[in-house]
Amino acid sequence: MGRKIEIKKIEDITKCQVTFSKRRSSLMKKAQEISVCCDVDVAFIAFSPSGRISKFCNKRSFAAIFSGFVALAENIYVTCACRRSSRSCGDLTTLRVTAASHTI
Amino acid sequence: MGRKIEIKKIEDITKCQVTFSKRRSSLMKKAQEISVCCDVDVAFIAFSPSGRISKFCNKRSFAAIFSGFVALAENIYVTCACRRSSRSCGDLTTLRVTAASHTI
DNA sequence: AACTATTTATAAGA
DNA sequence: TTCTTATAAATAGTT
Repeated sequence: MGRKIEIKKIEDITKCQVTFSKRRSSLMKKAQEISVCCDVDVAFIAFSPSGRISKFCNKRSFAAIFSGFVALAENIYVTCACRRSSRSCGDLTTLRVTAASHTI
Repeated sequence: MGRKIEIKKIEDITKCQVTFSKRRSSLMKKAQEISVCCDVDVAFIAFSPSGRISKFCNKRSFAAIFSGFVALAENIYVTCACRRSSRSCGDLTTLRVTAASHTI
């Protein structure tokens, strides 16, 4: 895609942000496509260094998907997700979190 | 990519499995690339209908990444992850889970 | 935000 | 299932 690059940390801040934005969009799209084509539940999350969170999930709630691993956390997550976003799961959402919100 | 297809559920089982396998590989690769290029923590998880889980995460443990949302679940997850995989986080891993393991 | 040259992803088919 | 290939999508650099 485009000019070939070595996969390593992009030091230029602006270039890094542009790349993140472009690649994140594609990743979200691919996540949605595989979830539809293959009828699978998918969740994706990225924490940027600036404290921004990007996440995607389809059908089941984010919490429900991860409850396969962390059953006891489901209610905690649902609560905290609802506080921060009015958008329903299945959309692509981007939320900003603060340091405090990491300590629920 | 290849012949253009409509993004909808692939009913043919074999074709669906092949597509899942191919697309999963690409998604994992892209997740790894964005994590390196943009220095972000990324996690990806897919639950197939057959009960197979595919996950990817870089650097921080899967549990640590989600602890941004579900702080209390971290220890629970770590414990349960260790029971199921000897591979360290940062690798691409595929684990099989049973119905029972969903209820921790 | 768009454009575009180029690379990567991938649907079919072998 | 693994490979090949024709074609579509993603994207790095540019404007």
